[in-house]
Amino acid sequence: MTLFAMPGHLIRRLQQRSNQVFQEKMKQLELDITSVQFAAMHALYDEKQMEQAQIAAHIAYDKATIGGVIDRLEKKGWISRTPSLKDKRAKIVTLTKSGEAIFLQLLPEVQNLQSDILNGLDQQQTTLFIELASIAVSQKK
Amino acid sequence: MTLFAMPGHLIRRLQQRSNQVFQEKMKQLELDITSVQFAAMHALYDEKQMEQAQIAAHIAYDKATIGGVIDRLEKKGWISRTPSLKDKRAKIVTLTKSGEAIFLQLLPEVQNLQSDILNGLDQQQTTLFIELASIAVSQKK
DNA sequence: GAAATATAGTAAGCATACATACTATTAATA
DNA sequence: TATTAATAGTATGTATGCTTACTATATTTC
Repeated sequence: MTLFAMPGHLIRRLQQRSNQVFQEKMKQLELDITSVQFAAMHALYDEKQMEQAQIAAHIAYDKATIGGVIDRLEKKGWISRTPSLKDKRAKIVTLTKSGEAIFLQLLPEVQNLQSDILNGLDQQQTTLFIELASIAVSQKK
Repeated sequence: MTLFAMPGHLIRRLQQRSNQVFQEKMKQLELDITSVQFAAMHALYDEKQMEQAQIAAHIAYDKATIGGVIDRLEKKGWISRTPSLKDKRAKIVTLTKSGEAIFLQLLPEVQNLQSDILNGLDQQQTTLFIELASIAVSQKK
C-alpha cells in the first residue's frame, strides 16, 4: 500500500483542502473567522447557551483548544462569557447579537461551500462519502 | 444541512481520529514520531534524496511547515541535510541509516493501522472511501 | 461530615499548518 | 549582459490541537 492510498494521508489532504476552501470564502466575504470558530458558533446557535466543556464535548474539541477558540471569538465580540451561578468553576458561553447576525449571514455560505470541498464528486458520490465518513467518525475506538 | 452532516466537519473528525490512532500506536511502540514526520520519511525512502521543496511538493506540505518537520527529524538523527552542489540555495535531504531502519520497522505497522482509522467500515466500504477521497484530493481547484 | 475523586477552566509546552516577508541565488527576458 | 522575475530556505506571527500540570470547585464515598 503506497502512501497515497493510505486513509491517513488522504484524510490529511482532505482536511487541507477543506480549510483552503473555507478560508478563501471567508477572505472573499472579508470576514475574519476560521472553520473551527464557525463550528463553535454553530453549536452555540443550536444550543443557545453552553458551558465551555459542553461545547468541547458537542463538537469533539479538546477543552484546552476550545479555550483559545472562545478567547478569540470573545475578542471579536461574537460570544460572551459569564460565570455560571450553578457551578462556580464553569462559564456560560452565549452568542452575542452581532455574533448571531454574523452566524446567520455565514450559515448559507458555509452550507454552499461544502460541495466545493468534495469538488470532484457528483451528488451520489458526495452522499456516499458523507455516509461512510459518518460511520467511521461515530465509531467508538 | 446540520453541522454533523457537513463534509468539512466530518473531515476534521476523521483527521482527529487518524492522528489518535497513529499516536497511540507510536506510544505502544515507544517511538517518538508523528504521522507528518512519517510521511516525510516515506517520501524520502521512495525517492532516496530530495530537496526540501521537492518533499513539500510531493506530499503537499507548505514549505514553511516542512522546514520544521525536517528540523525535528534531523535532531533525532533520522535524516541529514547537505547543501546542494547544483543550487546554492537548496539543501539535499536523505534518510540516515538509522532513519531507514526506523522507517522499515514502522512501515508495516503504519500500513496495518490504516484499517483502524476507518474502523466502522468493512473492506468494500474502505475501498470505496479511498476511491472517493482520492478523487476529491486530486481535484485541482 | 471528612477524605478521596472528579470536573471546569487555564497555563505552558510541543507540533503542525499556513501567510507573509526576507535573504541568497538562479532563471528568464529585454 | 543588465534587469527582472522566480525559487529555496528561513524567520515571524497567528491559529489550531493535543498533553500535562495546576487551581478552584463539585461530587462521591467512606
